[in-house]
Amino acid sequence: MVTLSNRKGLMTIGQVASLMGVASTTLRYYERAGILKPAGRTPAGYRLYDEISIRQLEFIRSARAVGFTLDDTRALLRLDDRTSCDKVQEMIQRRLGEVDERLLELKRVRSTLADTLKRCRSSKKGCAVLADFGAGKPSRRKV
Amino acid sequence: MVTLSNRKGLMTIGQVASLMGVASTTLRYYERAGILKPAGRTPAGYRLYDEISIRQLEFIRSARAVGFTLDDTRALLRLDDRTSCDKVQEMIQRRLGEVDERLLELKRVRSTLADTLKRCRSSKKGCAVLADFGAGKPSRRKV
DNA sequence: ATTGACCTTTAAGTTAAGTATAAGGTATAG
DNA sequence: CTATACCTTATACTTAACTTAAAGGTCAAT
Repeated sequence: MVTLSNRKGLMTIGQVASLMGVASTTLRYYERAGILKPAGRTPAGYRLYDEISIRQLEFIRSARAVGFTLDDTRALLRLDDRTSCDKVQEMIQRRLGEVDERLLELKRVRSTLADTLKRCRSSKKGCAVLADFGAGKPSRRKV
Repeated sequence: MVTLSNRKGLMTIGQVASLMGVASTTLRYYERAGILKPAGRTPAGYRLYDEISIRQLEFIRSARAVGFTLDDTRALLRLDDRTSCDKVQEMIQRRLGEVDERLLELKRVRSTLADTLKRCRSSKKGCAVLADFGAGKPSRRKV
């Protein structure tokens, strides 16, 4: 059974949706939001997606998962030919800065959790550990 | 001028707000949402926050910044004495898993960006680089 | 004792990011 | 040729996380 699209690696919205674990409606929403447009359409108007769409979708989902808004994500993606090379580099630099900041925050959260876990494990008398959960930088005096 | 609170390291909502760069209304909202309650109140009902509140607020903001919902964040914080030690450890483990996954996604986003930047820099003839933005794992065939 | 900056509560409004619903067209299997 | 599983659009609804607005109480200084 040869469906609409699977000649030439093109996929319908439903195929992309189930492959990538997002709702078809979300993909339509992404198109409306100007963030991911299909590679083309069938004569009947069915959306068709290709490999590039898939990679972009992966990027979008990752960016979303780590806390970027769709607006941010659009900006991350829309570094297109209209943008001058200098401008592009500048934008990417700025975004890299943001990402690195986010990495730091995430590591901070991680170490707080790991720390709590360690204290929890080492405490003999129950988990009296957690009253002051969030302590991770103990040398903090005089706000 | 000795304000309401700064005896004993307690701070009013506005002081916390300006110190931490969040709106006072957000702090009230956090209390309503059961995610951060003040250390106490003045006789007149003013909220008072202490060092622990501050550390928790830092944690909350970090968690939010990296994409955890307030619900997630509440769960991350509310590992309290009612929770058995085993249960606590299990929860933290699960959360650590989530955090690590998020770290991976973030690194993926980062490397896509860095990659794009590098290609952009090395391309002599303008930025023709970006048509297939999102390519970062070039050895991907046959979805 | 009044001013002005702060605090209180309750309730309503906003924005982002989807989800759902309705009414209908299309492709393929039997 | 019809069932059914998928697709289309347009519009409306939902949820999370704040934000704003309204009406009023409190505190330190003048």
